[in-house]
Amino acid sequence: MVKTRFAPSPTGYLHLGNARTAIFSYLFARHHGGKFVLRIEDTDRERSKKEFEEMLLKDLEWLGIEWDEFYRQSERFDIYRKYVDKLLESGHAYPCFCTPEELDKEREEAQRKGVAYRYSGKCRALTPEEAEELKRKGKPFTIRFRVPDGEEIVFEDLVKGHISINADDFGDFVIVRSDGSPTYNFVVVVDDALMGITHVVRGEDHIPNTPKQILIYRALGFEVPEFAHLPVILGEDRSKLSKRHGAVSVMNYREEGFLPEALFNYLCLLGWSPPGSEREIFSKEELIELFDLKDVNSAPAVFNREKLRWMNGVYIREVVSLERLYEAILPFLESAGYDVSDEVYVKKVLERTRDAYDTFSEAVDKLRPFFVDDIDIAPELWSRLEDMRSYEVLSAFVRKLENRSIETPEDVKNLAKEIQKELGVKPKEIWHSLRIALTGQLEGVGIDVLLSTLPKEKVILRINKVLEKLS
RNA sequence: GCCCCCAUCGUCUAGCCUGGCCUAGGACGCCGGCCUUUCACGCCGGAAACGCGGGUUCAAAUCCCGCUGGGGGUGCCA
Repeated sequence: MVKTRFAPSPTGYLHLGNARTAIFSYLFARHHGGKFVLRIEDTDRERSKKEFEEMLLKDLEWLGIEWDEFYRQSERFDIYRKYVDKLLESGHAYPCFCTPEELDKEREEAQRKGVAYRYSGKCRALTPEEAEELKRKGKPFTIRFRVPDGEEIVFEDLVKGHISINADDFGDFVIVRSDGSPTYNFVVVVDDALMGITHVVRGEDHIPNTPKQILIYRALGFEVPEFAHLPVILGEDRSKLSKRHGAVSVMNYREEGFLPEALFNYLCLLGWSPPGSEREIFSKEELIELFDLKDVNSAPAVFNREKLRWMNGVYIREVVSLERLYEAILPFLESAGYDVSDEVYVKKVLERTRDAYDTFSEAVDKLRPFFVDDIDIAPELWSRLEDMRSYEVLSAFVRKLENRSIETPEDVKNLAKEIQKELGVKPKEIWHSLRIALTGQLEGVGIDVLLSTLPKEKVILRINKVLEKLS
């Protein structure tokens, strides 16, 4: 059975690149009817934070990625210890007493000579007795994995294809720090093996780690899994997407009012496209059905916020149900201070204005006239009202409104038509007068929609207020 | 520096494996038009790409080599 995992370290918010990795890993498992594991990689005590872990979980849930098993590496140190001992016993690992300063020197030396840095292997030759002696003296030490000389390590990556790296390029690496905590390259192997991970799906920044891990799999007698290294996501300037590119965490998009369905869909299309189809809008179920790692592009992709925006708009106006839209947008309207107690009214507004915005924070802006009665009219818009025959138009409107019921946008259009005929004004004068009087803006939602949805008393009140000032 | 990976419109991509159907298709964005008595939505049209140089072949976006460019890695981070 296929089993994949997503293994973030809780050192920051869920990044878009990691989110896409999680999605692809999840999709691949589900596509094959397999299991998906979430594992928190918190072996680095310094940088791991509980609050980041909580955010990670929240964002994953929000995106609709559900996991079958959950682990935290900090709770598994005993297990790792056991496997370290195994490697020590079999001679695949040895204690190293070199200090960070000595190692820095070696690195500088290599840099100067223009060769790839690798640990000198100074402590390799230590006899067990010498090592014991140093330990007794309280000298701090790390444990290193013994890398076989000159070995060419090859693997077939599911995305990148054939990859070959020589062991001489890296040399003996640390698997246990001097504080006794195990390092990433070691625990990842123990965990993936013990958890039965069949396909390791992760970012391509892990390619250089893969040969090291393969060596550990072998030393421990574990079966080596399949690997799939996904290209990274780039910012507009083609460098790896990072904080300096602005909004790059899932949280940013959640807070700005994007739908998780849309973000999920967009992220899938970054580096993947369904074979033989030009469609772009897919539900999660369809993606599970269609997704395969072999269709993932091996070149890095640039994140395009504008396209995500467009897709979110498509979801808002065409894909999600009114019920879903209501549920998702409500917190935004509430925190803007709008009165949303009348559910029927709110839904009526939403139903009629779905084509007016692409995100919820934009919706808060565009929908203000439906919820807030204080209309601020800027001086330059006042002069526009004065330039037009606004007074005549608006008073005619109020007069007609008084003994008539307005239910639909059509009703408003008919009313406007009558006034146009009676007063002989230009259509634009009518609409612009109404727009400024009712919203204080020059653009926004359709005035026919606003006027037919807003309670009549409020319309009359707003217009009268303007008429007073105009006279 | 050294190691690894990658290369089609500004961006995401189809086509590449299995050369001819490619006058290179779709999408975002951009430009123009239509619809519209307002604002949007929608619809129609347009500009826009095979990085460069060598091969192989009757034929190359597709196969091979080199160059250039981009990305990643080079930790007692993950």
